[in-house]
Amino acid sequence: MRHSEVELKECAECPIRHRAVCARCEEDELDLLESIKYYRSYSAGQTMIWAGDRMDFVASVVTGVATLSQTMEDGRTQMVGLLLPSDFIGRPGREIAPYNVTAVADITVCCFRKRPFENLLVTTPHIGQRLLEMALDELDAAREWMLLLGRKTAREKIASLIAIIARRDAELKDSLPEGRLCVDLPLTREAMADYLGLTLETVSRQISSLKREKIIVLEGKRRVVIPNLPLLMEQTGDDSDGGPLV
Amino acid sequence: MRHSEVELKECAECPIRHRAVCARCEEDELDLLESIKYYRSYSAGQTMIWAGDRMDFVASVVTGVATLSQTMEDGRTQMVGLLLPSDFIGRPGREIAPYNVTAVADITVCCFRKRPFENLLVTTPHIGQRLLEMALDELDAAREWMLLLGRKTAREKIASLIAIIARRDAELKDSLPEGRLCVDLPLTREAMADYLGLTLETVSRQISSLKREKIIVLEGKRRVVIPNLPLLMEQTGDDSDGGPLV
DNA sequence: ACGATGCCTTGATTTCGATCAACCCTTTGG
DNA sequence: CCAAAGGGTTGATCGAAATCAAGGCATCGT
Repeated sequence: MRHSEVELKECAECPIRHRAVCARCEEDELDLLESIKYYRSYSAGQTMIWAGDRMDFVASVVTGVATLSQTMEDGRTQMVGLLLPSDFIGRPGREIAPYNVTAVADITVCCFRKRPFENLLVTTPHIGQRLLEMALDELDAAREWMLLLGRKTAREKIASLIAIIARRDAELKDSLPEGRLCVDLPLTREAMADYLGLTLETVSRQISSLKREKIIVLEGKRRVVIPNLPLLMEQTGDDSDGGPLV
Repeated sequence: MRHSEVELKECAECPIRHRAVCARCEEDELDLLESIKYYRSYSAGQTMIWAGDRMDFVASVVTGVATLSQTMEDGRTQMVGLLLPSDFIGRPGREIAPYNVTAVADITVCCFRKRPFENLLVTTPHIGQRLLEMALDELDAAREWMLLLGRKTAREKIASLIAIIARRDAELKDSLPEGRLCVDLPLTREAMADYLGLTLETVSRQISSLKREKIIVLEGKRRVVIPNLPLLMEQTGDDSDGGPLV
């Protein structure tokens, strides 16, 4: 499991310093976190945590992508979250992991053992406050996803997924979504299907259909060019005016 | 809008004292909340808050039931939450309500104006801690629901809904689910459909089918008797062993 | 160099739940 | 007393997505 070990040491230079659970920390609070943190890396495809496992750490994604998923005993699976840089893994006060966490791209996470972290949570209000904010944002995202899963058509689901990744991509780069933009889908067709509550065949067909209608252009299998964002947005079924405020 | 105004005054006697956002508060913290709280009531069917409205208060459900829902412009709607006694409405740090909140039974809520509450959140860590806990629980519930919406069949959805209401009902009364138990569905067939991502006809058919197979017994339209809980659980598609740990 | 594997696409067919439609029962109100 | 409205059930038909099936195109390891 050798990796191109990126040398990460100083929180001050951390790429997620201002978005992760530590975002609101002052210098002295950050020192406390710095003293107990440690890094881990996983390669694409590896399962980081199995549902039912005992969890003795929590973590922030520093680089890479992971998914949160549930599986029924007959194999049906549903992704319930997409973890990107700055997202938080684990839950203070919970022993057992409720979901599988799988790296879909090589990933590096910044870990804290659970006990010390829980102690900090009590003594360092800025961490708890930020965690609350992040949990509420995730709750909003989960609820937006419930509408998608419960009521959208296959075509709307695909358009929504591309639009959401495009939007989130854009805000990571702090660039406003312009006329023409380009998105890397970090997921296989099967992973998309598991995220959208579809089969991989339906995902493939709908992507082909959007391509045929020139709403998206494929560069290879994973890269999507969106020549006309508003046109794509029309296919999502969402309110045209600004869309959901998440 | 006259109501059988239940006289609620003292937090100490409040039915949700130990489950709501105030659960962890000490006496002195409770006094602060008590001094700024006020009650509101709504009758069944009333919309309490419209998506897009400015929200200048947050609240806890004291008695009754409400739903959280999203609607697409063509009328498709998806419920994204069911609010029962002790559940929290609103989000500190958010101006605009993202969902409709509708009373499905007569409801009384304990309100706090947003600003004073946000101040307490900073000065009174026990409130923030409890709110974090509740947000994480809701996140778990939302994710369990995502699996249901994305991957379960109509029959499994209905069985899951009944099982979840039964379980939650039982834990409100602190009685372990025994052999034979009885559940009041607080929802119309249409509301169930909006919760489960189905049509009301499908809901009706699946309930009839479970009835025909003696897995449930109806007393009137809204009351369900479950003669054999494990048998019902088998129909939910969930892991038999204990089920989801929420 | 080659077969194996993983990922993707496309076609044919089936199926589950949506849709369209009729009707029942209860409550409500003039 | 009756009409209207709201909620529920059931039947017939339709259609979107699932399922079953075949094949394409890279990459990989030997």
